[in-house]
Amino acid sequence: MTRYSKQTRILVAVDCIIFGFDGQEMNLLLIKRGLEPEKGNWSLMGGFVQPGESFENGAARVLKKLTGLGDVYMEQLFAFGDPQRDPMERTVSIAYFSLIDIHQYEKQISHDYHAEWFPIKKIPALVFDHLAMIELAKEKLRYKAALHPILFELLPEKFTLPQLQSLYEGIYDAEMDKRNFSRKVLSTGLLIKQKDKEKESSKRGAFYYKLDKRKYLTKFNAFLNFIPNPHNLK
Amino acid sequence: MTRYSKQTRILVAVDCIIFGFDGQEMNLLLIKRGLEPEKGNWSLMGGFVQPGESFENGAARVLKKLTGLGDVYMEQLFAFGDPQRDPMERTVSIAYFSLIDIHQYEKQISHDYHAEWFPIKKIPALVFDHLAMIELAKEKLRYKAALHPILFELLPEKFTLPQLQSLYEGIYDAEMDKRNFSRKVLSTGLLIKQKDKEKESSKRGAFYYKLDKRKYLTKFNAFLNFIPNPHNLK
DNA sequence: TCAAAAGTGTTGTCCTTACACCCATGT
DNA sequence: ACATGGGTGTAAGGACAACACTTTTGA
Repeated sequence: MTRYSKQTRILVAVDCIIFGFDGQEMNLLLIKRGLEPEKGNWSLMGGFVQPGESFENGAARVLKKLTGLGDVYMEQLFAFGDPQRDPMERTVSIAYFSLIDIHQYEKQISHDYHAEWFPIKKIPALVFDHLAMIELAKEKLRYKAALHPILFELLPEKFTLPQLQSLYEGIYDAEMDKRNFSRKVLSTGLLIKQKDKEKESSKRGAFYYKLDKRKYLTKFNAFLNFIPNPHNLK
Repeated sequence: MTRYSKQTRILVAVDCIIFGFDGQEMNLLLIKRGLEPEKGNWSLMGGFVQPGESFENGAARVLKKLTGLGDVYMEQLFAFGDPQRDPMERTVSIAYFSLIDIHQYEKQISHDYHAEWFPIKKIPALVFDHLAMIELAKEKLRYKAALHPILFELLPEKFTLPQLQSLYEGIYDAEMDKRNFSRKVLSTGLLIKQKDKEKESSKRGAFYYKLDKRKYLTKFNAFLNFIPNPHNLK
């Protein structure tokens, strides 16, 4: 076979927006860019798509290189193609966002890239259009989490209802009624109450829950209405 | 400035999934592919992204070339990047879907590409991964139309409630109660009743409505719950 | 014993659903 | 006059929001 002669070929990269929840607030994992231009400035982790490599594989490779994690939630966010987005040479970027359990990460942190977690309310200046990528990712996460049980991807295997609630409250910048909140999340049938309690953050202790993974998979695409109190949204 | 040497550059294309509603059912506009491989087979309209051209501009250019229409609803669907998706040479495709008023189109149809409308239930064999693109577009349309008043983009300026209802019924393959349906869509405040009636499709005639464009824009991103009767979904 | 967070139930309101009849008109 | 599709109201049930007190236990 011949090729499509006369057409211009373009560099294709993937960039990863990596969310992690530390129990208090949502964070993003950023690195110091390792090559010119803008070498040393804060950046999303990314890499060029290799010959024979799909976008998904490229994004997973990049994520694994930085976090050591495989098998995490990852979703294509958007393809950014502005001709001027990289001043060195036109590069299109397929942005992916992933949700990881920040505690899993800590065990395997890679210092090679000078990676750091930044609270999403305090993101530093970033290279190219990476801030726009992050804004879009935040928006999509809010959108999706309102309808699907996606935020469980950010939590460890065992978590408490107050932890879950503070995660939702952080994402929607809202205060929610804990009675209504627990009734609603429990009514989904997705949670399995454990016998033990988390005793660090309160004297009485809060019961742990685990996600029912089978129900999670089957119900994921149902619209579940996960925002208990939209009137409190700021 | 230098370039990123040593990295592989890839062909980048846009493909357009063009939806049109003819009053009866949803259709897609397909063309006969004009170049090898698979020349002459049914295909989505597409084209290579040109130097200096953004994805949005590329998709709009392709859409305009085929339909003569500019200023129509268009949204990035997904970036398809499987290394094998085009057997001739690796080509990534940024797929866009658009919703057009099929009547606007008819006035300006271009025969150059042997374009034809196909009911979405009777899509022929297509080149490459174009069927997968269409399936994803249908899914996204159903998803989005449940929450946002997006389907108005498919209708002419003046339309009737029965027309609107049959559009929703077609998309969701469901039967809806016309009393509940009209109450719900009218309660959004998005529709302005006209004084004249559409008399073609019934003896009594049905009142025309127009979209309140200002409210449409302001309410577009609110979750409006546009599926009146989810229990009837098949 | 006190402070701090966890846990739990009830009521009113609103939204959603189910459902049936009359109207206008062309043939 | 009748057949066809357009248009409307009501009642019952379910979901959601508002709201306050008791429990546990570490300090």
